[in-house]
Amino acid sequence: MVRRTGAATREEIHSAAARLFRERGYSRTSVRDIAAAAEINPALVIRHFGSKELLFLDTMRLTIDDEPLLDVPPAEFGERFVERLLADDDIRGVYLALVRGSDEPQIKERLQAIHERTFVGPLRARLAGPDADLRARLAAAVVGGLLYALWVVGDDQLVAADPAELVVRYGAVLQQLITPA
Amino acid sequence: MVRRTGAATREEIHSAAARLFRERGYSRTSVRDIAAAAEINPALVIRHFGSKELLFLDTMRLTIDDEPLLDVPPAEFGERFVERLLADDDIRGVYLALVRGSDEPQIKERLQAIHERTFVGPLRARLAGPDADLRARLAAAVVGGLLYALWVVGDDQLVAADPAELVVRYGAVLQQLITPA
DNA sequence: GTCTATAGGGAGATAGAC
DNA sequence: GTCTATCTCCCTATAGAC
Repeated sequence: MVRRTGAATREEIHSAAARLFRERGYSRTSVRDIAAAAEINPALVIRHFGSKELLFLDTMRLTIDDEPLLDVPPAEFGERFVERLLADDDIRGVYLALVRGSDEPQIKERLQAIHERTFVGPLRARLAGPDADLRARLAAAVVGGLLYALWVVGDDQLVAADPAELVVRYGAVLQQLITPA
Repeated sequence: MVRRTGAATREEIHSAAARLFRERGYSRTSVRDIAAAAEINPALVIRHFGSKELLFLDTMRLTIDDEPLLDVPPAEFGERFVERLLADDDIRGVYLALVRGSDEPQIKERLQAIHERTFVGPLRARLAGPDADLRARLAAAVVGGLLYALWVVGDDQLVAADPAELVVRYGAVLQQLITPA
């Protein structure tokens, strides 16, 4: 194998860690596991990222592409939002890992930040009125509930259901919340 | 102090463990912590319950009182269900601990069982039609979303909101899902 | 930049005296 | 039934050679 540069090693560690944290969660993934998957030495993991927790937080980022949602007609927003959530593989892994690791204060903070930016923010941008903030937060709770049921609980019937049907039904629930009463 | 009998010691261990697991979660609560809180020896924890995981599962039970929901008029069911969830302190602690511990397979199984019995079951009992099961599962996801936003994420604005308003607004969302379209 | 070797701590669980 | 003492394992993180 070609000798790796420091940057390449760092990238391999990051990539292996991102995968393992998503699959097994924070507490069940050890620094040794990451090193083995990246085929490097455990000491390098710490040298490059400082600590296991810093590495974890570094892998738990979501870059949501908001563009497709900007042009959606207001009446279709609920469905399109649910559709996007189910289509994005990264959301599943990141949310699962953050939720399960959230008894660590720093991880809970990150979960709050991502919940706010990824769910509450886009929903509130679609709302008006004096109680827009509260309604956006309730809608974000509904959104989180779908991810919770599918990926945290792992409701087999929902996982096996036709995604298109979930989009239609669950999108309608969301739509009710963002449509002015 | 009066010398405790075996049964009393077992009860003290169980009580201390139930409290600590609800407050700190599974992975951040050690057998030694439980023993210290119960003012007994760490060896007794294992002797009485076999292992930390078995003790955890023994403390993670929910005894939901279904009675008050049986007589609720169908049109009010959504609100009354949400009201009951928010009023029950035990639900918060049990769900938080189970969700956060759910990367352990046995804990995830318990979460599935409680989700099924506590949320899906009562909701499905209120539904009819060919797709009653799917609609009940979507409604259960919505229910779980409220707990998720309040207790897992800890959305400060929702936690600080007037519970009565949450009952009205979120209950309406739930009601839409259990009312035949 | 990468490695070997190990420090240093904490965990769950057990053996056996009383 | 309860205790003291300890075993064994695995963890994160570090020191220092190359």
